[in-house]
Amino acid sequence: MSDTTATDGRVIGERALQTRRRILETTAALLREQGALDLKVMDVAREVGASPATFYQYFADVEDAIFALSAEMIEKVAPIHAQMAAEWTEGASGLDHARRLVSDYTDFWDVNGAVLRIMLLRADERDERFRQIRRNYNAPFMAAMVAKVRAAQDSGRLTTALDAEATAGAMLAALDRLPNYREGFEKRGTSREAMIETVALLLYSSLTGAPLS
Amino acid sequence: MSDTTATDGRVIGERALQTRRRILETTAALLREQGALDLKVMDVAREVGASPATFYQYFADVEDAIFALSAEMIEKVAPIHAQMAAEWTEGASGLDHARRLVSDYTDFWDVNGAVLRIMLLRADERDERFRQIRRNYNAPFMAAMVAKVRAAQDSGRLTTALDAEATAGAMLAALDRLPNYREGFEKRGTSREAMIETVALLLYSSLTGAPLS
DNA sequence: CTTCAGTTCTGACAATCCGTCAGAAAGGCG
DNA sequence: CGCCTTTCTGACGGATTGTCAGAACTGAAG
Repeated sequence: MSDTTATDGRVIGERALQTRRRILETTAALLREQGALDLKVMDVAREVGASPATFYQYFADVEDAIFALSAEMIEKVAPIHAQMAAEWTEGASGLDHARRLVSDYTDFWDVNGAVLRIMLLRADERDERFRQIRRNYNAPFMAAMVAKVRAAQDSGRLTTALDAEATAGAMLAALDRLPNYREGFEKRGTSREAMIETVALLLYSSLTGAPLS
Repeated sequence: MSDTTATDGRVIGERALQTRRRILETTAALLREQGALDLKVMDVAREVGASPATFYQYFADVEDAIFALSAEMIEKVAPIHAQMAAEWTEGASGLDHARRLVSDYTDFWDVNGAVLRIMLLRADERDERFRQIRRNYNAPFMAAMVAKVRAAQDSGRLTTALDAEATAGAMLAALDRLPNYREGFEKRGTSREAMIETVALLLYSSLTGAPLS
């Protein structure tokens, strides 16, 4: 069931798997270089050194290849989830854990941003396939943060005027968009470290009720 | 200088202006319906009821039309900027002002999201033209928020461990991404009002140092 | 080494889209 | 109505899309 298949449905062998992977890596590379809006099947095929027909053997179109890359993001981000889950269970030293999360996740965006942007775009554009991926991609982050908020609210440290899901979503939004602004920030004197420290503080404060003063 | 021109550079008259506008509106409508990735010049031309050649008289390609739509976002968002500038000068009743900003800006996203998403995408993908638009679009928000943060820091109500620009950016990120999650939130019981209240609280707290407990 | 069956890849094709002309249509003015 | 300017389009060469039938490759069996 988790076997990789061609567009005609047949399960593919070792050689085909390598071709499929070359196509995916090339798609990701071109996505980084030239963006998604005018990325053609022809571009990928030429770069791979294969016939366009080969591309269509594995993917319906470029978006379908980006979808496959998006699906892989779920596994790729798993270590960050795991780290977070491990650290956030104990109640202590939350700020350091927030710093690590923000730092690791910013690095993750620096590597995988080109794919993540299209995953979010297509999900925002209401494509159900991509929404499913986005949900699975976000769920562990959301669950961990929502739990933190609820715990802080239950113990009276954080106001119940905050909606737990919306609070988690707002922090995830910051994590997902700020890496895209880093270049502009650095041009105006805000270093990567300052950005990470700031987001970590905001995250920590929002999830625990710790004051920002 | 601010006259609208065709692709060959000539200044266009009344009839052509209307054609150009019909093309822009149609592009925006199709963008809402089917997203940006497979929006063809042909689709727009057919829907407008004109020859593709007419489209190319005004725009180099679909992305160029979206660029024009993005540029218009700057004027369209100006009332929100103005409202914010007017309210945020006085120091009082900040939370209500935050609520209004979040509510108005969420409405703005609901109407213009399809264009805003591509504007942000192309800027994130390092396209200088779109970056320029994004900068102008964001600048008033950023300026107002940065000023708030600095003022709160100067009066000792907000920790100087926060970078003012990064703080403003994080809040802007929440404003720009949360409308895209609203549908999912509502399915799980978080209403639009709860979302707005939450973001307003987070915004108010981050900009002023007001505690969340 | 040769044959053979299954797998993978590709050349070639019709259909569509791209982008550009020269010239047709529409509109205004004397 | 003629004339000029602006605007629009049919038609074209070129490129991309998506689909075949069959060619090339692979490994295993004889």
